[in-house]
Amino acid sequence: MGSSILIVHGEKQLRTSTRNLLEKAGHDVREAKELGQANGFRPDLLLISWTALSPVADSLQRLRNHDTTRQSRIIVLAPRPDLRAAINALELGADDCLAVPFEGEELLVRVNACLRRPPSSPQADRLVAGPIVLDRGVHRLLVGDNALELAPTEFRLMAFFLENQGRVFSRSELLARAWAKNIHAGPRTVDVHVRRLRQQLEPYGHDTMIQTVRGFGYRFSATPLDRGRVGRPSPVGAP
Amino acid sequence: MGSSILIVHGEKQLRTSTRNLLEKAGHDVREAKELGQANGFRPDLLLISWTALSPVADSLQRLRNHDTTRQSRIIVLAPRPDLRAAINALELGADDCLAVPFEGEELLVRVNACLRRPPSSPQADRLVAGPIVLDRGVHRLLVGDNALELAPTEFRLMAFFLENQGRVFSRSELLARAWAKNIHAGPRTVDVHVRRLRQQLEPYGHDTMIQTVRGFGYRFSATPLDRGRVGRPSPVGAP
DNA sequence: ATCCAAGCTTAAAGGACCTGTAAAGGGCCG
DNA sequence: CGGCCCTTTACAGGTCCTTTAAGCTTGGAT
Repeated sequence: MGSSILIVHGEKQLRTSTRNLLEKAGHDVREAKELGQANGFRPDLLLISWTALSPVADSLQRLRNHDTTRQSRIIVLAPRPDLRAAINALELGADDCLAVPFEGEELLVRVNACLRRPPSSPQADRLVAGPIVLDRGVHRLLVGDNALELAPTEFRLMAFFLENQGRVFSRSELLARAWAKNIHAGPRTVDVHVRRLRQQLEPYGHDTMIQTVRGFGYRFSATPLDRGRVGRPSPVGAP
Repeated sequence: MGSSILIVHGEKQLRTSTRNLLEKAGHDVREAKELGQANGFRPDLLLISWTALSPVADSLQRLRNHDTTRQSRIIVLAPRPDLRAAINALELGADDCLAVPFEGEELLVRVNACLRRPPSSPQADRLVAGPIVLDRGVHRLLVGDNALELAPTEFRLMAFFLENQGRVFSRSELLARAWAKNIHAGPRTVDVHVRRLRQQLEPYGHDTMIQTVRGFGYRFSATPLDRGRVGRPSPVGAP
């Protein structure tokens, strides 16, 4: 019983010879010159050239998060001089690596060994900020031991904040980056969603993590500077 | 956090140098000159020389069946001339192989990659989630003492949910992974089958295990967090 | 102290999404 | 060939989410 395999490599010759080999072994094979031409194909195994992964860590991360490749095993192909680097890709989440050129037999054996294993479990992809954790896999916000369900927009906004902690964003910037695309909403919309988030964090005392920066926008910070102003030269004359 | 590793190799020098390397990486390492000196040690990983496995198929089979090594990953070590044979060991159930002599870095990377994977498990025939059990052998869903017969698609969907408890899946992902291949159905189809499952679980009060995540898809969870949404802005105003 | 600008809160309209029902299409077995 | 069951599609009804708008509160400056 064959598996589905996607080959991503720049050289046509290598692609087709590899393809022939794998098809003879009963697999369903497709080729692509570059990543991103897969069109919804969900390969059980991804054979990808070292050069198609740059930067490596980022690319692997993206493959692990993408819908169609989350469950794929990944074998990295690299010429011998680069093999050392390819080996390091194992550290970053690849399942195996192979030196090019390779012998047909070794390819088949490694491919089969890889396919025999259960697909690499998606390492928990969670965003953390002190006591609160956004688990994208289960789509929940954990505050201590409590789990909150967030509406779609609330969820995206929270994820954006957690990915960009400490920085201030204007309302229009938030609308551009945390909202679904092709949505044109007024700036007040942000206020409402920020409020919803604060409201849900309030019972746990974490609503102060989303901070208003008057005249600029909002900032998320896990270490809520204590109430009152900061870094502002205050008139010494007190009432 | 280290893992337990057993090195089986005839040469003392190779054993100790390898041991030092792995201990420096924080693992709990033991050595043996031959297989069968392990004395109840249950290694997470077995580093074993090619020559200690003869005949190969038999030895691997025995390791997979033996109590102390059933859960161990296995990496086969072989001098380059024998590497071809060692590669074939992958076909017979080893997890990886490595040429001797090796560079320390490659050893560590492969060991870690191997350990990161879940141990090869004789996949269970029964999937359990709290009070409900899907028995693939008899093709039935057991809820408490009652047995339900599920239609094919219902059965696959239920099995998929039980194999991936807690995570949210979009409709397209469910169609891709829980439906028979080469089936192209609309996303609404998933809704109906989810309903069928819920309907059959309802008499037992377990229909809440399949949870809707609005805008994203569905999730199966045996612990159906307390009713509905939490902390949603509710009219606090006077009656 | 007072005023203006900016942010906060609430309510309600509108729409997107999910549910449940019904009926058509297809395969399998008698 | 006919009936039955499973699967899929279609649609009405209802629920929940998003956005807008309006009044209220707060912060900062005159």
